[in-house]
Amino acid sequence: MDEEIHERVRDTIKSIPRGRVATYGDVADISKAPSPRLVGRILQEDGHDLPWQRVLKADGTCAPHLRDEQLQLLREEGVMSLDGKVNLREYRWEEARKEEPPGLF
DNA sequence: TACTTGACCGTAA
DNA sequence: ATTACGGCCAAGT
Repeated sequence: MDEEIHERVRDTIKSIPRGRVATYGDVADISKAPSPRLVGRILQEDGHDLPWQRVLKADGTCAPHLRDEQLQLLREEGVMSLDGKVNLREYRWEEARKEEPPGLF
């Protein structure tokens, strides 16, 4: 059922290491969720006990209503942001990186 | 049943 | 930088 997706998404987010971040798309991809939007919705409903601050949008920004608190939490674990944006090339979770489509280059 | 909304993504102008 | 559009999937109205 989609309950399984729900748990896989939570599980994936729980496994993001401290000091690293992943995008909604990464989490959706790794947890085999059908779309990134579902990840956002699961976080809204069941994300209170997860390291939700490590999940960012694809361009390295946060959801608008969380921006300040999220950036502060990230800063406490060593993730620096510039003008409200995190440099994904520096902080993106390695497990998420390998989900990128092969055959480039 | 149909339409709207959301912690989204990618592309285009 | 911003807006707009299509795609995505589940929940709310």
